Amino acid sequence: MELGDRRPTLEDVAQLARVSRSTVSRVVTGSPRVSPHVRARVERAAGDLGYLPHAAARALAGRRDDTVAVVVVAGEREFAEDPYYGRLVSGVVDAAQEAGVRVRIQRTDEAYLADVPALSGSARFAGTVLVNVPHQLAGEVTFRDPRHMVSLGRSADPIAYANPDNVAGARTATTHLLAAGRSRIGMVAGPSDNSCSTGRALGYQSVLTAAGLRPYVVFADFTAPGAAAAAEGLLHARPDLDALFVASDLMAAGVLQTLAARGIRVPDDVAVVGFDDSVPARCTAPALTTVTHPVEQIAAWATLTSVSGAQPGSARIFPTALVVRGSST
Amino acid sequence: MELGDRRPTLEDVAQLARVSRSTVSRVVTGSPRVSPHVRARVERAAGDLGYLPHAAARALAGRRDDTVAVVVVAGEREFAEDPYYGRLVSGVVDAAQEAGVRVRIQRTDEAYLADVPALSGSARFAGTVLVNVPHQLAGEVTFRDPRHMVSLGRSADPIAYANPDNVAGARTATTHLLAAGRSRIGMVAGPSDNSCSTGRALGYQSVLTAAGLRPYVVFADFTAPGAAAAAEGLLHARPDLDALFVASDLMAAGVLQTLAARGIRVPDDVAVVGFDDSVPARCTAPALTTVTHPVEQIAAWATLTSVSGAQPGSARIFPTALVVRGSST
DNA sequence: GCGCGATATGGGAGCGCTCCCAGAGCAAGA
DNA sequence: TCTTGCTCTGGGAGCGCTCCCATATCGCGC
Repeated sequence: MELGDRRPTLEDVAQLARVSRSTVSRVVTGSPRVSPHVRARVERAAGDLGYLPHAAARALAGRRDDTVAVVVVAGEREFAEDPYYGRLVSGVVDAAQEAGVRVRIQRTDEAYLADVPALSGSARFAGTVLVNVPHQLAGEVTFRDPRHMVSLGRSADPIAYANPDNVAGARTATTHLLAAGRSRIGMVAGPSDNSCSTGRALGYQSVLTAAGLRPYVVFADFTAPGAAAAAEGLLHARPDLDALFVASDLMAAGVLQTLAARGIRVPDDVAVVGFDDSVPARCTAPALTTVTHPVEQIAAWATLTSVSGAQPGSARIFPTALVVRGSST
Repeated sequence: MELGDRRPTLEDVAQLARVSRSTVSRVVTGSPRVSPHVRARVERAAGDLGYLPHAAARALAGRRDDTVAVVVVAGEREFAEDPYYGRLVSGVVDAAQEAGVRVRIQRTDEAYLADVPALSGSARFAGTVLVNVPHQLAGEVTFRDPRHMVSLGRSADPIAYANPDNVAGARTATTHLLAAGRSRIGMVAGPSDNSCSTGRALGYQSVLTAAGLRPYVVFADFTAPGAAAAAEGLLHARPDLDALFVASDLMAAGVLQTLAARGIRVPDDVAVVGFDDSVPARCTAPALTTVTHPVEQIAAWATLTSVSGAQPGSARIFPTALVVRGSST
């Protein structure tokens, strides 16, 4: 058994166990068509040699890849700072582990989305999870069967997508503000081309309209400073607001800073409700009332579904719930 | 050119461009030994066919992999919630993009660290970044040349590592509290087996000791609730504390909650300084004084260094700086 | 005791690429 | 004109595996 510093291969294990390469392959892939006696011998030999299958060779010979690709469209700073992405990555990584696949992650700015296929190594991934990939550009990253792609954050027509129930969550949040006696309720939304953001705006608007009140939405960019500036503008245009619904907790943290800087008390003068139930919601003073949704679970579902194959165009909507804290009561 | 729904291969491009496979290979890998005329023809054919190189075949034939593996030892919840990991992932992902390599991410609990090699697909990675991998276990994940591994968060003897200057950062923070007139300064540290945590505790202790004061450290687990509980215990043992240095901002947010619940005013009764300068530091009220360090840059350095190869055992220490906000003044 | 199907094992082909070496083509010097 | 020395191109081998088919082996019923 002359290995040099070469890693052991199937062939080496086969030689040591005195069986053929094929038999070793059957053992390591868990095929049942091996006699227990031979199986044990092979397992022993593999263990002794410290054999580990070569992923690239498998992918090549088996015409498949055991990797889930995650493509996130977001700014560098946004990706680094918004707790949403940390939770998302965590959900994907853990689901993949469970499913026995590896995770490859890529972030890109919208302008460079077309480069993604070339950059991603172009393997035939077991699954692909698209995050915030704009509808019209989803085709550009279709480097695989659409059945094995799932979109998050924006719906991308021909492929499956998953989202929290943004509309219902926003309705609950807005209804809660109404029930707390607020009637001049503004909203700081996220980007207008993101379906999470628009869904939340829609829910908010529908409740206000049904109550005979006038909705007032400003759009920001899912960052705290962006939201702070947007809130500034909103407050300037409508100084009489008594409540603010904000499309993410990170943004809400920015809004709270604007309010504090203006000496506006929360919740006394203005009540604030966020969305996400992420870490910032629990750090602010007062703590944020927010809409909770299972980011990690959504990410896990997307991961597993992309691997097992989804009905293209199907959608999975996850429930939301209101968490009432000090910022609205 | 009969392709079926097969993806185009080098051979297909070669046929269309009327050259050999080798020549196409030279063109796509950017070898200079191709005449401009042929190069142009091949590039055109590749473009027409939408050719993308097959990563697995490359890795197999070229006996190398263009992937950086990231192994994070952290609890599921910790990984999802601590903004540190989001920034870390962001830094790695962007550096890898720049270096033209892909990123594979894995998280594991300490108990399962031994499974990592089997789970990671066992390729010969271009580089490996180990995060919080305990010293004595680093060997277990050595599925590649130690020259191509970089450790973060804990030093792992035979391989290179990078860290913020935890000792200096903690010294600065503690000195700042002293200068602000505080003298009964406690510390809530992270886990005692994490070199970031111990470095911070060391810096704190050295300053207090030099000033003739008695240090008081409790260890927690880098989570907000853990820190809140630890602070509770600390306050119980030393009710006269007038300042608290906390080893991370996320933990400091938990500590602030404990203080608020006990009716202790910040900074009037107790000043608080955190570490990391992450999102929670900017969300609390008052905002946290904290020690800033370039997490994304450290992660990027680790990524690039793991790929290019490091001196095993070498260490790179990144500077820290104090950011003074309301929680300490 | 012979044939039959079922089960276990071996070996060839080939996945798409890179590496290496051989050969073709060309310019310039003897 | 014939070499010498280059640059450019082609083709074979082989990376480590999976798939498929051929063959060996066994047990069982008649």
